[in-house]
Parts: sequence; C-alpha cells; structure tokens
Amino acid sequence: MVCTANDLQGWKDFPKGLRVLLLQGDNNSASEIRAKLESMDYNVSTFYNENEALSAISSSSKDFHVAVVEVSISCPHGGFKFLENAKDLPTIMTSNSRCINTMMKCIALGAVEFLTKPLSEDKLKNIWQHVVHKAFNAESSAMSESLKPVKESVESMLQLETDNKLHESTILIDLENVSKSSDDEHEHSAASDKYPAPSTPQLKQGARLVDDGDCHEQTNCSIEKESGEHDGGECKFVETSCENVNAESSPQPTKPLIKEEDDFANGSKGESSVLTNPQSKKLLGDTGVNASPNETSGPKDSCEIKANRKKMKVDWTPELHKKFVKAVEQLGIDQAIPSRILELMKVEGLTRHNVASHLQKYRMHKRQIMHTDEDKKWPKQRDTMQRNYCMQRPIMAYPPYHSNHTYPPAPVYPMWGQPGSQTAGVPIWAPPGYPLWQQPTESWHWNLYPGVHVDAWGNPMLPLPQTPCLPYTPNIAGLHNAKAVDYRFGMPQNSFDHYPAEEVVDKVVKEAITKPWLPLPIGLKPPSMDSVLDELTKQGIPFSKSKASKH
DNA sequence: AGGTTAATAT
DNA sequence: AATATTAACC
Repeated sequence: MVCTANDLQGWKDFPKGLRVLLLQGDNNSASEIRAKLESMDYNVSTFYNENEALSAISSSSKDFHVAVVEVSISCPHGGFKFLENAKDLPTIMTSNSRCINTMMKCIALGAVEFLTKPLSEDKLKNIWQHVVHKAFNAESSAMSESLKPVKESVESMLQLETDNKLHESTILIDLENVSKSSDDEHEHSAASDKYPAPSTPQLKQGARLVDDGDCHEQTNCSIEKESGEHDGGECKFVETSCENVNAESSPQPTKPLIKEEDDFANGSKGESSVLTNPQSKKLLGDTGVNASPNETSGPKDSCEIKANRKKMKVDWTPELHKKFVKAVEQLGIDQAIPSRILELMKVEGLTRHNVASHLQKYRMHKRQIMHTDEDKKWPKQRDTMQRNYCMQRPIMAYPPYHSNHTYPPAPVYPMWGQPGSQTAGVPIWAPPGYPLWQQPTESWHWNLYPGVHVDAWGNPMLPLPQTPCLPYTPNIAGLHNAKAVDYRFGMPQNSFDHYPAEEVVDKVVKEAITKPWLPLPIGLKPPSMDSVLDELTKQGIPFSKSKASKH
C-alpha cells in the first residue's frame, strides 16, 4: 500500500479511504470494528500483534492516518508500546475498561482519545477528525507526510465551501493561524477549544450520546484536565464531549474575531469563534466570519450539526479597530464613508453595516472627547507636540476676534447646514473636523497603546496624502460674505505657520460643510441662527426656519 | 444605493 | 453601562 502525497492530492470524499491501523487483541473485536470502519469507507489494516503493527508503521508509517489501538490489560505492553512509538500517528486507544487511570495513561502518552468499548458507529465514524486536527496542528515540518495531503484536501474543501458559505472558510484561516503558532501552548489550547476533534458524539449532536454515555462525560472531563498538564506538545489532547468550562484559561483574543451565535437551547450555547488573521492571505484574505466546526464532508450522518449561523457579531478588537482607523485616515475625513473604509480594511466578512456602525461610534467618541476635558487641556498641549502631527485643532486658541458672542465651552454641532446645497455661500463656521479624527483619545478604551495614542489612532506621523498636514487655518476662502465669521480676519496672519494651499482650504471647507457633526475648533463658535439666516437671505437662498431649527 | 442616525438588543 | 446590530430615515 503505497501512499504518496500525490495520491491523496485530490482527496475528494474525505475521509473516505482514510487509512486506519487497527490493533486489537482478539479476532472478534477486530473484525467487528473493522466491519464498521469499512462500512464507513475507511481503509482498515488489522493487526493483532503490537510488534507487527509497530513494524508496519515504521516501515511505512506514512501509510496510515490514524490508529485505533486496544489497551489490553492482560498484555504486557497492552498497546502502550505502540502508542509510545507512534507519536506521529493520531492514535485512539480503546478498551473495555473504564479505569480512569488507564485512560489517563493513554492520554498522557499521547493518545488523541480514549474510547470505551463497545465502539459504536458514532464513535468510529468521527475518528477522521483526529487526522484533520493533527494535520492542522502539527508543525508542518513535523507533520507526517500522510497528513499533508489531508490538510491540503481539507483546505481545498473548505475553500470550495467559501462560495456559498463564507463562514466555512474561516475555519481554514483560523487553522492556518493556529498551526503557525503551534508552539505556543496557549494558542494551542485555544485552538483546541475552538476546534476540537472529537470522535465521540458531541453534545450538540443530540441525545444520541446518552446511550453510550456511561460515565462518559465525567471521565472525559477528568481526562481533559489531566492531559492538559501532561502532554507538553506534540500530541495535543482533543477535547471530547464535555464542551465545558474550565478547560479554558483561554488566552486573550488578539485577533479580530467575529462571533457566531447560534441559538441552541438555552444553556448550551454553541458558540464558536474564529480568529481572523489580518495577515492571512489565504483564500479570502482575512475573514472575520466564523463557522461552527462541522466538517461538511465528513461522514454525513454524523455531522449534521446544523450550521445555524446567525448574527455575526463583530468584535472590534484593537487590531480590527486599528485597521479601521488606518482606513479612515487613508481616506481622509471626507472620504471616510463605510463602503470605502470597508474596502480599505479588506476584512472579509465585515459588512458595510458593521463599519457604519463602528464609524458612528467612532465619531461619537470623538465628539465626546472633544466636549469634555480636551477643550481644557488642549491649549497647553498644542504647542508641545501637535503641530507636526496634523494638528487636530485650529492653531488659533483664542483668537482676538471681536464678536459679541461668547465662546461656548462645548460647541454644538448644528446640522442645519444642508450639505451640498451651496458651497461657497454657506457660512463656514464649522471648521474641519478631520484633524480631530486623529486626536489622541485616552477615553477610547480600544486604544491598546495608552502611551502612544497617536500611533494607535492612525499614525499621524505618516503624511496623509489626501489630507495634507497643515495647521488648520480658519481663514477660509468662501467665507468672505459670512458675517458670522468675520472675526476670522481679525486673526493676525502670522499666527499661522503656514498658509494653506487653496486645495487644502477647499478641502477644509468641504469637510466643514459636509461633516457638521465634527467639533468646532477652539476659538470658533457657531454663528447665531439669525446671522446665518440673514446671510442666506442676502444670498437669495431660500430656507425654512422650521427646518433650520429642527436640529 | 448608501450614509447617517435612532432604536433596540446583548 | 458599553457596544454591536437593526431599523428607519434621508
């Protein structure tokens, strides 16, 4: 039986044809198991002698994908010898015994699972999962040759799914991710949490598991803990039925993740989450969607876990947020609309709505920050650092303008200006808000780097191609007729380091008009309603007072 | 069609 | 209470 990677390259009906090494003590048991396995299209090689089995794998270890080995108490070695010498082969230990010590020993020695006899079809049909698990969790260097094609096969399988089911492919991405960092124990356990490769019937699969349950749950749980301590690396334990609990000291999610929340009966929340790896160029690029770990082409009847993907909850992790911010900056304030942001972020699975929502929150935060302490703090900071960083605020702190109006400490953001209705004519009392965009925001808790806000918020150090970093200049073209902003001209010209180019000014104006929600710079205040209306009247622009005062 | 805002849900 | 989603509006 020669098995090369190429042979398995186009493994279409995985796990059909999976080669199983069956090591049993007695003929009856062996033939029974074999029959069952073969009925599932597994390719079974039976051994009754441990040494023979061992020599089989040593001579052509690549030929087997998984082993089912009996733990015989009577035997001197009892299968442990095989287990210990078949580290690269996912090995499932079986026994009539339910002795927990035996089970623990098996697991500790690297067994991927312990199955108590009799081996029901339910138990057997899922053994392929261990193969996949191994294929994805082993270091590629350490991965036995027979597993590589499995991995590839599964990969392509998942990719195909992508078309109709986005979420499916996320598994792949995650798995990729996991395999990369397989050294890390935490990562490992995390991966196991998310993608267990249990052979035993799962809770989710229904009541069936009850029948052969015995002390199943309990023992499995015990083993989980135990094995966690024992096996240091290679043969990770695969969690089984107990979908619980303490198994995870789950590490902090560092990758953006989107949770799928399915609606299992209350109590057992079948929730799985997938890490999105922004760097992953695989397939979708980066996906945030996730899936339930039901391998679609596994033995069919056993994998009928309904893929009830529902609402994908986007978790705006710092990474994801960073991407978001980056995109926003890249676009510039006036271009920062959900669809474009989405494009730039290149996070598949993320929807425009998600982005829009986030944008909403983002703006609100900005505004909020602006309203509170920032106003007071700012005048001090401004000299120290900001200038070079595309000053968020106008340079003029408190321009000596001669207005009767007082400066509201917390400027309001009237929405009455109808964007686009007129450009030059609109009184631009609302300054560009975009610089604020990058304002350090200690209150935004997503900021991972409290010390380096600027970077975290979008790298103000980098020149913004679309939004030149010029100090804000309130002296904006197009304001000339606006009484309300007359004071601008009271500002001494030399108080600005640079005079903005026309385009910049235009941009600024445009921003001010189109983004009225953005805060006014210090020293500026909105014009009174009257002055605005007055101005509009003068210019022959019709307006509705009721509408104007609506907001 | 898509953006923004408000309401609702978790 | 915070934050994500959905609905509604423009």
